[in-house]
Amino acid sequence: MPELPDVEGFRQVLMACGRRCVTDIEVRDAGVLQGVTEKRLRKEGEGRRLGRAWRHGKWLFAPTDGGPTFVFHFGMTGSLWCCSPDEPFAAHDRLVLTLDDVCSLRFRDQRKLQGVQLADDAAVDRILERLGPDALAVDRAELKELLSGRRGAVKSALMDQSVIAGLGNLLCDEILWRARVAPRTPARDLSGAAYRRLHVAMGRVLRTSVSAGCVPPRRSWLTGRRDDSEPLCPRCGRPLCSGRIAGRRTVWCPHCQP
DNA sequence: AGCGCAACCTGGTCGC
DNA sequence: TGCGACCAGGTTGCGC
Repeated sequence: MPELPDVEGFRQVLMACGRRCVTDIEVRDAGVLQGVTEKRLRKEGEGRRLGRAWRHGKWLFAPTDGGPTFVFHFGMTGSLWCCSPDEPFAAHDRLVLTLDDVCSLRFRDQRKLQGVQLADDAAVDRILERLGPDALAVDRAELKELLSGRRGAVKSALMDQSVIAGLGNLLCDEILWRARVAPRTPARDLSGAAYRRLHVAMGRVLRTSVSAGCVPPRRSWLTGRRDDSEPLCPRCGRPLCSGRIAGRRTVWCPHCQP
């Protein structure tokens, strides 16, 4: 589920907590800890004051003053919540940071496909060096530069976090549909006009989705139709196609995306 | 270089 | 009601 817009929403959750101190860490399921034990997480994390949270692609970083950074990745089912410490736990609340004894920051995740790390600066750098530029920061020339050397399907390239960070399956389908680009087109075969449309679509889809906190399932968007039993294109009304590209379910309109 | 696939996990749905 | 098969918006690592 969580793509760039969702993770940006989780960053806002963190920002709303402010620069509070981590007074307690409760590991309710150690299965979400990555590369850190509960013992070390508590030893190095408790007592730290949170700094300004930042995001790159689908990764969320919560640095602490003079200490390590809490690093969150939400996989397909993760989310971040802030509530009163009195609030009953949800079934999949895996990690709880209590902030100044007044906020309860909860990492919730059904499937535990990714999780939480505690990283020093070098470890943060190692994460970043595997990632391409954040999708929100890519301009038109850079988009073309990143993709145009690729022989593979444009959707595969857009999905590849080491090329551009932040786009997931829904966003890619939505952007390609808006730009009228067929998902299997080899990236290097795209025209300059197609790259222009792709960049415009990426910007618009991202900005709207960030405002909504997710890729909105509007009926006027592809995303709002893809789970229909017999989905129709919101633009031309013809049936949508569904198939597998890069191992992921892909929905497109064969008429609008020739 | 880039694709397909399995693996990591859990839970919902569908057909029998 | 139960059970297996299959599916789901993510990432990694492997083989080809």
